[in-house]
Amino acid sequence: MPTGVALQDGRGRLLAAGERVLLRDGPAALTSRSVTDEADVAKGLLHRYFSDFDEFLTALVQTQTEAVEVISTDLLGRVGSGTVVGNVSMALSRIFDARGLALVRLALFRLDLATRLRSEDEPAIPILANAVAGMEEYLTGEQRAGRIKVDAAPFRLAQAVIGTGHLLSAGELGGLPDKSAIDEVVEAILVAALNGPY
Amino acid sequence: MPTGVALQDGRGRLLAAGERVLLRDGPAALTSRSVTDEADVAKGLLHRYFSDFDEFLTALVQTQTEAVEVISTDLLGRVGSGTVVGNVSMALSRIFDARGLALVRLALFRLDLATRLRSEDEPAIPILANAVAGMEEYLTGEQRAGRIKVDAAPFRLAQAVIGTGHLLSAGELGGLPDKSAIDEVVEAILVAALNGPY
Amino acid sequence: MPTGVALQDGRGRLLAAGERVLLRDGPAALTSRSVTDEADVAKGLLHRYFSDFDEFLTALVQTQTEAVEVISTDLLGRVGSGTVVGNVSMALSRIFDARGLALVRLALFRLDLATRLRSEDEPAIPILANAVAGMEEYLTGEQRAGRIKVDAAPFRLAQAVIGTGHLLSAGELGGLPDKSAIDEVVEAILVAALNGPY
Amino acid sequence: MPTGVALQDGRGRLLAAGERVLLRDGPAALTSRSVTDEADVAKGLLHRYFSDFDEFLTALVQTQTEAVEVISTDLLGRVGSGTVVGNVSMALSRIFDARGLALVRLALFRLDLATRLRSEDEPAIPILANAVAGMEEYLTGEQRAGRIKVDAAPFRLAQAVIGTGHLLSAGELGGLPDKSAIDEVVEAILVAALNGPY
DNA sequence: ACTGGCGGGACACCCCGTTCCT
DNA sequence: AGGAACGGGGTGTCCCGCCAGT
Repeated sequence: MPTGVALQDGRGRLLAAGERVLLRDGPAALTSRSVTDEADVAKGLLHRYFSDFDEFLTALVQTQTEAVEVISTDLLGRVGSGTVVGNVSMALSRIFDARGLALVRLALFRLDLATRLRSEDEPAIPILANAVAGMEEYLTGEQRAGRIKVDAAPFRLAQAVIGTGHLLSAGELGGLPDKSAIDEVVEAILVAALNGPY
Repeated sequence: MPTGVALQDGRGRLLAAGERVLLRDGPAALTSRSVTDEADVAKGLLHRYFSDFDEFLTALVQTQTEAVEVISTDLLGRVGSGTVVGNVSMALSRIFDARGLALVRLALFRLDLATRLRSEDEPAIPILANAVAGMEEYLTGEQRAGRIKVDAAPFRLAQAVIGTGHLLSAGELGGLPDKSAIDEVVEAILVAALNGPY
Repeated sequence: MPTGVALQDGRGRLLAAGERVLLRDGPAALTSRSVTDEADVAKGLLHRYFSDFDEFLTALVQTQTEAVEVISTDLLGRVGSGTVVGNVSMALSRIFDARGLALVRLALFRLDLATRLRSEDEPAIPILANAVAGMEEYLTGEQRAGRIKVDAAPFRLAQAVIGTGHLLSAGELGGLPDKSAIDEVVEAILVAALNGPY
Repeated sequence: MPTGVALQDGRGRLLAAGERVLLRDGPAALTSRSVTDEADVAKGLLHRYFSDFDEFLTALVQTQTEAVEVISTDLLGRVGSGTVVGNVSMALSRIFDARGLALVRLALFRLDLATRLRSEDEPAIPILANAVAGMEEYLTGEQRAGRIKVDAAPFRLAQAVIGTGHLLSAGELGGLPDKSAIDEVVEAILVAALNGPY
């Protein structure tokens, strides 16, 4: 039945519904109908906010890109506090949670979606590229703070940490890796670059 | 791309066609139609050699799994020779070439395919899990050979190396990373574990 | 935004808008949306004046039925004056003008609308049936006036004249037939029934 | 279940199914689905034979146009035999049977279909225009045969006869007109043009 | 009283995996 | 082996009727 009342943040409701479908039923179940059904809105509403279903998917991926930026900002704020391994490990857990992982998989499968996000930039996979950039920034910060050696290569370390974090999360089908596994592998990567027991 | 498999048999022709489609148009374009069209055979032929389209995809992934085993065997044969970084870097280049990368993406999107490959084992992503296993074996070999420290964790290092290698390859859409980038990041990961300048 | 001011004759505005759409874009383009858009009023307004969109269409057809009655009355008033052919020809031009023709087409496609107009009567196409009835009445009048032979069949002649008039108008898509064509065909039909050169 | 067997005259089966739907459920029920369901074929088959659903409708109208040509040929063959009124009346009954009438209504409602049928010709309603042409040809034949007066206007008579025939058939919603009604009206139209009691 | 957003249903068109007759 | 057909599903689009607001 029609409500007669304008929806509050229809765009957000649709994206949230898309996430729920993605998590519950997997990327193959992401259809325009399943999204509007899940959001409990009319079919046509999706096309009010998104010209295309692909544009919706792009926006969905974009939400994780933005989430990664938030995580990166948080991470940058922890420069000098806690331990480097702990900070990195925590960031990986947040980036590659079930939702993030699902969206990375979506981005990897639908490579063409990336071209909608970045118009003229260099090609890159949305979420992963941003995660690497944020991680590099943090490691550079730690380098300045003296907790990472000056001859270390933050960009390469960032690639290693993000790539490994992704693999760890994606490699386990039944669930996400436990914290100790992430800690161990992060430490293995960073140990040579650390200035002391951080 | 010569696979070494005779192209006379329909099965091989179909798999080769699948690879070409995957490389040219991406995993989303892999359909039974696009494969049979690319192979220039009738649609029904695919079902003569594979009970299912999913079985075809599984077989496609399996080809790379086998390739990874070959690479792993080669890598194991290089224990003690060359440099560790060079050996690992070379293996990564071979595993994550354009074809391998495309198949990993396919395996990541279609996680359910893994259940066709491994019957009762623990869940894992086919190609990546095998690559990690092979890499761990090699690193353990180097550890025994004394080129990697005894207190290093070969399994964690293998995860880091493979995960990073995958990210490096997948992150660049326009092409594969150059060798120096791989060398750098492998060195960054392994430097702490190396016994000397290998 | 609500204006707070009551529309003057919203019903009439909607019907007029419906006619314009019908003339400009044809019967297939007559939708509740196109009507309210054309009338520049809210979609809901139509529902205030008409319980149904079909009721709106019925009312639209009814306007022409009423127009036909006016034409028939005028025609009846011309019994004995002018020429029979001229009178009939003039009536046809008025009945099957662009608007009338469009409404006839609508009535022909939506035959079910007739059941809304006539409750218990015998089935008939609204506008055409009325036009035939009016024409029969006129011809009967002329028969009494002596300008049409006593052995002529006014009902059959009326059917012939109206049917032919409709065909002439409907057959030309680019525009209405010119007066001489109507005159010619009316004369061809009536010549045998005429008592002398009327 | 797929049959694997090529359909015999799939095009014809679809058109026949379209006619059945049109007759049974009316023009509004003519959808691509109802046609393929009625034909008991797959949905996609319609698009194998017709690029568009409108093209299907056009072809449907075309079938009646062709039927009219057959009737016209038959009619022309009857020049000089039987009676003119009987010949014309019979032709009208055949042209405006239930199926023909439904297709005329379709053509009147979807005027744009005509533009698919005739590319550069003068605008005209497909079936009716052809019927008039055929009728004119027949009446001209009778004129040459001496059964219609030399000063009669075959084209105008044809228009009158076809237009009236259409009205008679369309005017009765419950069923087609009986033969005597058609005879009467045809005689009323033609009586002045006949050379003697034909 | 009028507005306009929304629900729900249907439609055309398209594509996919699959079957099976020729 | 070839390829026509099948059934299911998905997208984008339209349309009608409803109704909470203003």
